[in-house]
Amino acid sequence: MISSERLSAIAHWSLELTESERERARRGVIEKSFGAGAFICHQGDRYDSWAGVIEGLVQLSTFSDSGHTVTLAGLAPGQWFGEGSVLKSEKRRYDLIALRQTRLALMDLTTFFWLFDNSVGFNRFLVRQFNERLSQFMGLVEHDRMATAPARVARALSLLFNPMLNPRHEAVLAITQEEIGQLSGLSRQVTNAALKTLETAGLVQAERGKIHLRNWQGLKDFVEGG
DNA sequence: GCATTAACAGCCG
DNA sequence: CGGCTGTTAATGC
Repeated sequence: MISSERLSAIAHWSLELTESERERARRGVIEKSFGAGAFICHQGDRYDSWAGVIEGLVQLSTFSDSGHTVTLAGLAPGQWFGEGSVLKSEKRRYDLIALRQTRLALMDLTTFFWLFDNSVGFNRFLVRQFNERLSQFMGLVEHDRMATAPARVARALSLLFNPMLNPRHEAVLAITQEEIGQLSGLSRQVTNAALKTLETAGLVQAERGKIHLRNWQGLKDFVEGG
């Protein structure tokens, strides 16, 4: 279990809960760390908790029929995930990998389902989350095939910065070009060149190990525009 | 062509 | 020093 203050700091959705709901939630959450490169869970595992990223970076990926990995999303601090598999109580459909030293908050299923059954605020959050995910994945299929390198980098970054999923969003994200490449499915060299393009367009600003967001809407538009 | 790996120098914490 | 970045050269689909 964690403190009420801690919950507020790492789970923006908790602010929508009533006092008693928040109390219930904090008692069902623990924290756990993962080393760089560690599998948080493999495709096919049964999952026993809902999770949020406290610090670090998580890659959500799967294997294409041709055998190489396809990254579906990157998860930055403040983002919560796994509600789909939890609600359907099915096996995980994706691999979750810690791209670097990562700390997660884990909520047990009893607590999750109690909130699901009792909290209006929690359900509002879940609906928004599903809505957002839906639009993300709808655009993904054709995008991965045809998109240019800068567009793919723009997509990875826009998801990480996504203020709907991550209202704690800060204008700066701690991520290396190597990691952006892993999330975009590109080499570091190409990622570097793509970032230059996005910088020139005034959408982001690269710094050593950091990306500053300058124009989030512009970043999203860049994804669509190819 | 465009992306990938390999290699290397420069930089910064 | 070690990790990140910017660039170039050689190679592959």
